[in-house]
Amino acid sequence: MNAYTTARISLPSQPAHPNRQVGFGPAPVQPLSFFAAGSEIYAQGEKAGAFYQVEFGAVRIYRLLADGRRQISAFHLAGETFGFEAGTTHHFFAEAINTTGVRVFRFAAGMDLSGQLLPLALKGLTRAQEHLLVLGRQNAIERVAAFLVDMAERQGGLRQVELPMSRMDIGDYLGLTIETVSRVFTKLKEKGVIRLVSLRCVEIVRQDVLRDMSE
Amino acid sequence: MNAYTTARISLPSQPAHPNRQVGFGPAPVQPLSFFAAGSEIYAQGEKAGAFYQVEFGAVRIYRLLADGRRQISAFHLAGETFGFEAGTTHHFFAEAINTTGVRVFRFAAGMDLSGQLLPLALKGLTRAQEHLLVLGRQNAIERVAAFLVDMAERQGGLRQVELPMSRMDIGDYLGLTIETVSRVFTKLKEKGVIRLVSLRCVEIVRQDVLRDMSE
DNA sequence: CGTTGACTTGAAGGTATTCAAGCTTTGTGG
DNA sequence: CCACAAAGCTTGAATACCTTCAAGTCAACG
Repeated sequence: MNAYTTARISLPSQPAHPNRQVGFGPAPVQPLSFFAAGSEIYAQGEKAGAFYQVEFGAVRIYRLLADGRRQISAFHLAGETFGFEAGTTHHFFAEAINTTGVRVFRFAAGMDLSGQLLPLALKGLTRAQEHLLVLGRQNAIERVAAFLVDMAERQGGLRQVELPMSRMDIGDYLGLTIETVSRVFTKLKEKGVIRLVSLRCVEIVRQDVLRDMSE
Repeated sequence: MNAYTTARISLPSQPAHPNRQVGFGPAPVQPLSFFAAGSEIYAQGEKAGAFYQVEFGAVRIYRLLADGRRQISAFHLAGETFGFEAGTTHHFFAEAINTTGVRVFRFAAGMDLSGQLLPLALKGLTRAQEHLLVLGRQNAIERVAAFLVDMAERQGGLRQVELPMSRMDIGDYLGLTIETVSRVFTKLKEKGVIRLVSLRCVEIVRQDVLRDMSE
């Protein structure tokens, strides 16, 4: 409650994103909620009762160990849906990475959305299990390569890939330290596989090589 | 003494069984299928059209890299359900670890099981995401401890825990080598936290300590 | 009783982490 | 618009942890 209200910032209009999927079911489009960079969308232990669609911006889903170690299990970009990794309570945290607009679909009592949620849940499950392979069996270069290939695909396969998240986020997603992530970026740059347009923007110069590296 | 040690039995693949009115949902109980140790239940790329419930034995779900590295994403024990990590085709392999009995629930055309499958899919998703934390952020001791705690819980929290799988399987599940798994077992034994009743059976002597180690 | 496969143990080596310093970008106030 | 501070990123050196390679042990089975 508090988190939601403090997190919301006022922005004028609703930008229509190209990746945006059109309506869930026959229901009217939900109002757009805004979250400032770093603000919480939901917390571990909180009661679940909705799912979420990113309109613009980006979201990280993560979990913490007692000593503060963090594992990001997923990033969600514009057009993607999240928040159903929960029975009755959330097992994870969800935070806006940047200023982010989200449509919140609350479950009404007696509402059966299982037919619509199942494919999303299965997709998420497959994604998570594929990520297990990366974390369990791939080295630092392969992890970063896989990450870049994935991000590129999700952004339409363009040469220029936007990375909305920090190196710290990338590290916590790939099970690496920021230093290692940084070193791998440098190495890929030196090999001519990528070019760092800016800190948060990568140009994939040799997509074929990157793909080979990612497995 | 247990079913696990008597690994190499040949059993008919599908003994004819009359349908009975017990078990999963209102539908008649499916016939039991038997799988020998190491045999394939389904393969990556295969068309999906069923889900599975373990009656006895154990199953591993895994994926391979081109060079043969393997990541086991889940083990399934008696009573557990698997096989829905798939849209239309399977993205993973499923194999019987030991002689295993499985009930196969095939989807008929027009059948809507989403209401029943969704909770299972969500549970699997949560499990997978929790395992991401283990692989991404925990060291060898923590991983093995978490694994043992999990196995113990799934077997009713008894002191004696059966490990139906080999060290190799455990390693491929935890993202470690068999040598490391073995060394951690030895270390836990020396610390008096566990006792190796046999290769495939562990007694948890200090559950509290093991729990602390697992995070 | 010897063979086989699975597991354990030891030593050497490699990869990622840790710690530390320097650099770049971003944001803020004058 | 500049100066400065703060945060984020990069780079280097030393260390730790896990892996690799190799040998040795144990248990099951014919």
